[in-house]
Amino acid sequence: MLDRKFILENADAVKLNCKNRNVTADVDRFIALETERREGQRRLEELNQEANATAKKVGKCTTPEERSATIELGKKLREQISQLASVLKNTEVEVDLLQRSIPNMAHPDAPVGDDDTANTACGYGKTPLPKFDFTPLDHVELAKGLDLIDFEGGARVAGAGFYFLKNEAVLLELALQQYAVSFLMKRGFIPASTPDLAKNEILQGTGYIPRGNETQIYSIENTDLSLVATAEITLGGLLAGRVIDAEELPLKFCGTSHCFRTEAGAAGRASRGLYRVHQFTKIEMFAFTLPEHSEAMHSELLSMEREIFDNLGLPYRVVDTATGDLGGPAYRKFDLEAWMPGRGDYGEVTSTSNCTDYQARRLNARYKIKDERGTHFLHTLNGTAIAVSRALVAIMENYQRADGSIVVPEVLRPCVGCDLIERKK
RNA sequence: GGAGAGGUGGCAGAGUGGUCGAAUGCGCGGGUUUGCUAAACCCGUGAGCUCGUAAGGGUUCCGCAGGUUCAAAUCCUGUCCUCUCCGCCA
Repeated sequence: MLDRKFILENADAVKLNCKNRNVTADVDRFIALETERREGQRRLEELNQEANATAKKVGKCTTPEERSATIELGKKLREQISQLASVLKNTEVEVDLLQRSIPNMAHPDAPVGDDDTANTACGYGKTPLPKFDFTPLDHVELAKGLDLIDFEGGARVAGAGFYFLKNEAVLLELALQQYAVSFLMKRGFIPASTPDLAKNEILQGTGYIPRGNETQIYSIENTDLSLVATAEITLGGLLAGRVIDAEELPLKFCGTSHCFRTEAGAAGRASRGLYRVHQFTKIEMFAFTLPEHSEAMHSELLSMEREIFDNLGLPYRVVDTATGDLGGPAYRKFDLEAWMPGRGDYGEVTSTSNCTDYQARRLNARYKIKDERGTHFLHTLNGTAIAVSRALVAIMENYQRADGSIVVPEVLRPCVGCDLIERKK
């Protein structure tokens, strides 16, 4: 969330930003309530001061009359305090809700527009688009021929949107993870295998809404736990409520987790096969930085993604996400969209966001500079290294051959153990 | 899952109703002393919000959330976490 004082002092910019981001947030009501809350808070502190002074006096009273009169005064003050405090608490709850509904400010260079049609392509990968002298199949058909994915089995066991990977697809999944983790480890990222469940307060801190009609999140009945939608949640939560030394920054993690998404309201969108599923495995990058370093870190995360997909030999374009498509926490966001011959279009395979201090403020993740007073909010960034399901779509479709076999990308061969996935005789 | 013990400042560790934002030690910062370093000694040293140009003041915070009381680190309830022992288990 944004800093309250910042919103009060920059009301017009905040309102314009809401409009650009296509977010409805009642900034005016926030300002009115927050002003009221501050006033009330001040009065409460005055009353507290009086009550504290009164309580201290009791011990020093010399006569019983003086003593009981002082106690009476203390009682009255406490009554006033509890009355005011309960009013203030209600205001606080509403102010907090409004504050959370206001999105992060957007990078001045982010394209302005209402939705993803305003996104702009700002780069392409090294691999050229494949040229087929046959009609390419999509990954669902390819998988069928090679017995790589069992969608029917997944549906029987867990419902539509679940699947079994089989045979070489399992090796590909392992190889992709192995490749991404060792790639990032060599570049200073700390590998972490993270919990697949997290407390709802952590979900909220990272900007996810655990319950409600529109939620993307599966929650566990009778607990305050949810299945994570990404390791961004667990890695961001790692520093929630903590203060770390500035010398330790930047902190770069690559976390592996399973990701669970209800995909509520996503029916009808491009969602065939593995593209939009309820569960997948993902290697996620996450960084904590000083404010002045977050833009450079954002470039670094993007270049990690580009290198990985270049090394996998997959054609892609880089998309600069428009303000209306940024979501709540991102200051700026770049997506990699890989070419997917089966649908004859690009499809999102990674996404990297600079959330500046927006996420950290919610999480209360701070840093401290040695020998300086006070603390400051960290900047947080995240980026997909490999989302296995979507990477599989791109690999299968780009590396297919006329006979329905699939060439294994060179960098994955050591781990997969073969060059070609072909129909069993 | 059962039985105990405990969660206090950067760390260790006192504190069982008012004089406690909290002893003491370590660490850290500054200073005195001093060929240099060390030692010794002295001073300082948590965070949030808020008022103030500042100096400084107010307020909140002793895992978290409630409760009792004029007054809570201290008493009560719930909850989370950690440790030890037992049971179960990959």
